[in-house]
Amino acid sequence: MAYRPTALTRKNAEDKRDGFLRAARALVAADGFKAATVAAIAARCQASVGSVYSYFDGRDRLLAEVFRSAATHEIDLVRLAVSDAGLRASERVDELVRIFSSRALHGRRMAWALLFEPVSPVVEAERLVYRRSYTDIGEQIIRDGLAGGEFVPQDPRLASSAVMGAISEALVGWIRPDSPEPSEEVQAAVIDGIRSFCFRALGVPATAGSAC
Amino acid sequence: MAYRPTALTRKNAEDKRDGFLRAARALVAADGFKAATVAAIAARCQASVGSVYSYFDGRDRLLAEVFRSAATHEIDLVRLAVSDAGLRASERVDELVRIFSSRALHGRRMAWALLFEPVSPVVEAERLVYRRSYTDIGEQIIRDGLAGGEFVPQDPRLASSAVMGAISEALVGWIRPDSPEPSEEVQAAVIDGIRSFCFRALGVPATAGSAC
DNA sequence: CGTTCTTTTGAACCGTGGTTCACTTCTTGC
DNA sequence: GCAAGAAGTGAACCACGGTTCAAAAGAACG
Repeated sequence: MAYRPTALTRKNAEDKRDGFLRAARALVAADGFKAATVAAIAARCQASVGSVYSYFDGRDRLLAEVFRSAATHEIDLVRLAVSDAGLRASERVDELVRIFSSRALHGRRMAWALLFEPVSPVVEAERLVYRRSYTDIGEQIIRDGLAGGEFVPQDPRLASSAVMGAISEALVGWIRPDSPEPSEEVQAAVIDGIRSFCFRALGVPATAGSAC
Repeated sequence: MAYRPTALTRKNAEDKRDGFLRAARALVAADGFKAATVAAIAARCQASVGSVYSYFDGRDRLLAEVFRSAATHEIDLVRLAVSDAGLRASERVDELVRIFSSRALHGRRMAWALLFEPVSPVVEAERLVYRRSYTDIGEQIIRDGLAGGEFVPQDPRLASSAVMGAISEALVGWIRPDSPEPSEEVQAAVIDGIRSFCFRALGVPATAGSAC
């Protein structure tokens, strides 16, 4: 008996693992998942390719973890903004649209990676739960709004999907990797347009009195 | 001088080229682009792998051509339905939603391939123009509807993107490769839900008198 | 220090599917 | 038939990045 893993050792291991995750995340944020090659991740940590494999089961798993942590962070922000009690359903939709859109427009590369970039099936599975989370959040808000008579009667699941699709598609032109960065004014206009679109779709009466 | 390409020869060559395209298209329709390997295409024509390369510059180009022809066909159907004079803008939106959705739901694999399946950048470029075509069609309808006072004032470009996004996202759950085929009733309900959603978003007054 | 176990290293390996090309097999016109 | 060139063949080739693993370096403890 001679060697024994110690507290420091374990701490170092955790730090190293975390370092790989951070490195991968940074690479994804800068140039998407395809830029996060095992070699690039290792290099960024001044480590060898092989060492990555003593902390992760493989590249896919590592990237799935990166995806999950980044996606969870985004979801949490939206959930927080949306769960504010004392907010009407339409205001919660407003929060959802605003937070989601402005974060996407400010972290364009990461947003594109999370929403659209083709990756391995393992990561794709994570994306499925990520998208579902948003749809679930939207669905709940719509149910609440329906119950409170704020929205026009409709299938909340379908409506939520459609809302998320509308948001994504309205944004995709602005966050596509080769597209130029939109100015703050344009961003504000886009977000406002999306919000109005969604409000109308859900049947929220126009703020300044409807054309009634 | 001895050999000379003749009319028959040229006809045969055209037929052969066409055969490769049809084979590839059938493979895509059955199992997506990833199933359309050069080997599979050649096999389906009882030809050799190499012969494919005497008719096409490479697999990407071949698939791009398949994409373009399939996509053009879809677009043409929509454009036809939508260009009917004497139709109100809202009716044209209705046609757009119906044709697009029902074709997607009936040719699910192909729809998924055209709309979502990750393929090479060359094909992705085709997809960009395909999506843009739909957005252009929608934008024109919305402009007309705006001019005729049928829709609530809004940015037609953004609205069209959002509409297409709403349709796609509402459908994607039903056309995903591993999802079960929805019954005709479900399909009808989905299409109807999408239509209502888009109508509300555009500001079309409800058919049976608004809540005014 | 020496022993023992852990961690790191990075060049070699591998799987996949598109692509090539020397060779064979037609096709045409004399 | 036969020469000349087109078309077809498919095994070998290649590119690419993830993955492995035997050897080297490092860490803990007596």
